[in-house]
Formats: sequence, structure tokens, C-alpha cells
Amino acid sequence: MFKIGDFARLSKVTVKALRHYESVGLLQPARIDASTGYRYYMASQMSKLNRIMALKDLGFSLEEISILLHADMDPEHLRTFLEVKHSEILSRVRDEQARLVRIENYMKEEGHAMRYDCVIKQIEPVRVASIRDHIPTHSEQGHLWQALGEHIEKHGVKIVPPCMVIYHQGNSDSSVDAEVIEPISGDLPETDRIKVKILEGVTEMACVVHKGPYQTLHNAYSGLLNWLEENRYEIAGPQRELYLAGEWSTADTNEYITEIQCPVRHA
Amino acid sequence: MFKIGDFARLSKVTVKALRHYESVGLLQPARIDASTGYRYYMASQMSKLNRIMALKDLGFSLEEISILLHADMDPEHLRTFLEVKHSEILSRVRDEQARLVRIENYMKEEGHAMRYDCVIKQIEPVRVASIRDHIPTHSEQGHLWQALGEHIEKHGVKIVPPCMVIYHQGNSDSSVDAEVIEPISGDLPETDRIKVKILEGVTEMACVVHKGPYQTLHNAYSGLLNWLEENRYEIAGPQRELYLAGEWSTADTNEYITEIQCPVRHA
DNA sequence: CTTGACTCTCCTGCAAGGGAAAGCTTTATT
DNA sequence: AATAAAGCTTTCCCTTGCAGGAGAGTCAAG
Repeated sequence: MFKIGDFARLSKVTVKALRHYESVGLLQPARIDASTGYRYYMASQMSKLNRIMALKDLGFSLEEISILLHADMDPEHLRTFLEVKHSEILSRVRDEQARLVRIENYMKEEGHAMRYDCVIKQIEPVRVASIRDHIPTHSEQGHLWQALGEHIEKHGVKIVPPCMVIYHQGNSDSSVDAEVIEPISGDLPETDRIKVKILEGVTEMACVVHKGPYQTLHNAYSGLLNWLEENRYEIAGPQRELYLAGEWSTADTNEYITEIQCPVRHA
Repeated sequence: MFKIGDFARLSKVTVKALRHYESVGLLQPARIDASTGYRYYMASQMSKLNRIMALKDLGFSLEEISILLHADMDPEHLRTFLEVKHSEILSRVRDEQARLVRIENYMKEEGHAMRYDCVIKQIEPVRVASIRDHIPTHSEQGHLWQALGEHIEKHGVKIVPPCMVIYHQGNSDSSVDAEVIEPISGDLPETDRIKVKILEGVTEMACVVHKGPYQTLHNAYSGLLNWLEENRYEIAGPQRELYLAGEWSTADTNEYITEIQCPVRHA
């Protein structure tokens, strides 16, 4: 019978760990002195502890090890566990490798005055009202917003910010195929121009936030495209612009906040 | 000014996370209503939050991000941080890849009746007394133990279990070059046969625990060697046998516990 | 005024222990 | 033999980055 410190020294496991293993029901001491609470272990428990360490080395959590030991190692069961753990680790490795690439690219970008931080997010579906039309240039959207806003207000439906624009792939000419969009909370009748629909969710959306006037928005776009290329993503749909702060909320164009979102797919 | 729920929806961050970021001083709300405690955020805080998400994506902890943001991104400092994080992740990736190999090998071994769980540990140096001699067979160690034990007892020095044997590479013949060892806690004079020294530590020691009589110890050896081969380790020194439970502690040879330790190096 | 949708603070939990303060044993000294 | 000092052990709270939930207060609409 060894006291916990001796057993820890023999097994090269810390005393803390041994106590922890007891508390989660993984390895009970052979005896616990009723009056002092001192834990006593037997040499024969070394094999079990050794197996625990081996399974821990394989990446199992204490809880999983507990299951494996209690289930008495049914070979079928064990194999399944191993396979699951293997694929789990494999995907972790891939994630971390992608992270390494991102860090490397982040270091390259270092010198740039304005850094654009790109993030992948998941976007949920939203109910929206929209008008889609071809307009000559990006800046001539005013009339679309006005028509959309009036229609919504007329029916007393609430707008759920932010408003946004989706730029569809204009199939050739210099005009812009834009869809101006207001997320809404209630029901709204459609017209021939105004459509009501569910804007579908996107599982992988690359996002950057731009602060400042719209004239400098192209910097954010180039930052985003750069990031996509370096991290080997490819564009998987039309991009969106979300207007988080604009002329309705501030007078200073330097305070405008716009988010660019682009659906992507890992190449 | 957005309430926390709206800001969370816009930024695709959970409300819980926003509150957490405030509590660790990472992102203060633009305003907190003094009477209700409600948090209000401004659109312009989206950029900062976006940067936080980007840094989190790179693998930084919230505390590290906090430092990076407060230090105002001194480029020199930033680069150091990135490099440190990069090498940190790189070593994690290597670890996980080695783990994948171990799992694959573990699956191969599945059928074996008695599985030996091999673990790599670090072994600290210990002060020991020892006798080294050539003996005809492994089992004829009795007289060495006796001589060693008597000498130690005569000087009233305490033995710190476990006792062990190191098997040196006998340079050819059939005799065994064995060193029987007792770790001791005090000072002890040497004799011509008995040496006192520091048994050096080993940073990578492959260990298996064997339960049962010494006659079946070879199974543990073959399990260990197998494991070494499959996980591409090579032997880097003479192996040790640690006697954790033996005839002095139990009458049943099936209860003997022996640990085999072998210094290794990753090939 | 009520209802429902928010929000607040505070608590617990997760993995695998680390650290601190207090109690138990054993040894060393007087 | 008594006591003091050293070393061991115990329990309880802390760590990351939030998630989940309880219970209470707040806000906007009908």
C-alpha cells in the first residue's frame, strides 16, 4: 500500500491527477483511511493507471476512458471509438493547418495601412422585401430605396435592420444588377416590382467590415478578395453589402459602417 | 445605438459572448444605462468586434487579443505574437499527427489477447546504490540483491522504492550484464563492488507495466518492441526493469507488478 | 393593464488539473 | 519523553470561453 505521493512518484503521474481521477470515478484508491481521509494505492493498480495514460495519449477524454474501461473493452465498441476519435483528430489537424496558413498570410499583409479583418460566419435565413433592377451605376440606388420604403411603411410593417444590397452577376454590360433589400418582421403583399421572400442562409460567408465613406469601399473589396485567394476560398454566390451605419444615423461619412459579405466555398 | 440583442444579431456573435467580452475588458458597450443596466452598442464598434473575431480565428485567446488591441498593434510586437502563435500551433499539429499514427497502430493490435499499453514518460534523475556484474542467467540475481541490501542496511540508509535492474548490452557472450539498483535517500560509502551515483534522467522513456510472474515478462517486451517499431521510435539506451510488487509484498506470483522502461528517441 | 419579448445579474458546468490554506505524520532536537 | 520542524495530505476555489438556466426587472404593443 502506497500513500498517494509515493504512488504518484512511481507512476509519474501528479498527485493532483490521481485525486482528479478518483473524483471522476476513473481510479478508486484501494483504501481510504476513514479518520484522516488519506488515500492508499496498491501496486496492482499500476496496470490500470498505465492503460489510462495510454488512452489519454491517444486523445481520449477522461469521460471516454471511463466508458471504455467500464464497458470492459468490447472489441467492437472499442474499434468504433477509435475510428470516431481518429476522424475527430483528423479534422482538428486540418483546421489547425488552415489556421497556420491564415497566420502566415496575416504576417504578409503586415505593412498595409488599413488592414481588413476577414472572418467566416454562418448566416441564417431572413424574411425580406426587395426590389431587383438594373441601374447604371452603384450610386444611383435612391429611387429603389424610396419605392421599397414607401411600400413597407404603407402597410405598417416593421423593418429589421440592417438593410442591404445584393449585387448579382450582371451578365455582361456595364449596368449593375442590384437587389435592394429590407428585412421585415410581418406579412406584406407583393407588387410587380416588390417581392417578399426568404433570403436563404449561407453556411460559409466571408465577411469584412468597412468604416468610412462609400468611395473607399473598394479597399475592403480588394482586401477581401486577397484574403480569399490566399486562404484558397472561392466565391460561391453574389455578394451582399450590409449598411450598418449611414446617412440616416450619422452626418459624418467617416463614421459610415458597411459590411461586405461574400458566400464562399473552400477550394 | 443598438441593444445587445440587435448588435448580436448584426454581428452574428451571441449575447452571452458580448457580455463576456465586456467582463474581460475586451469590448465595452458604447453606453450603459445607469438605471436599468442595459448595454447599448454603436455600429462603429463592429470593426473592433470584427477584428476580435479575426484574431480569435487565428487562434489567439481573449487575453492575448486584449493585449494586442490595447498595445495598439505595434507592428513589431504583433509580428512576434504571430510567430509565437504560429510555432505553438505547428507543434500542436505535429503532436496530433503523431497521435493519429498511434491510433492507427492501436487498431491493428486489436486482436491480441493481452494488450500492453505503452506510454512515453519523462524520468527524473535519482540517487542510487548499485552493483553491476555479469551473471549467467536473468534469474540468478539473488546474491547481488543480498549484498546490496546488507550494505545499505548496515549504514542505516533508507531505500526509496522501487528497486530496479538495468540490463546493459552484454558485448557478446551468453552471460548477462546486469546492474541491480536501490534508490536511496541518504549518503552511503562506496565499496569496490557497490557504487553510489546519480542515475541520470531520461526525457523520453517508453514504459509498459506487466502484471504476473516473471516467466511471462517476455510478452511485455515483445509488446513494447512492437509499439516502438510501429510508432517509429528507436532504442536510445539500456532498458530498466522496475519491481513494483514482488515476493516481498505478495505470495501470489500472478500479482507481481513489473514495469519495463526503455529510453527511446524519435526516429 | 397585460402580454410577450427583451434584458439584467448570479450560478453552475465543461477538462484537467494548479495554487493556497489548513490538518496529519514522521523525524529531529532538546 | 516532549516538542518543534519538515514534509505530507486534505479540501476548496481558480483557470478558458463561453453555454444554459433561474429569478427578477424593463420595454413596446395591443
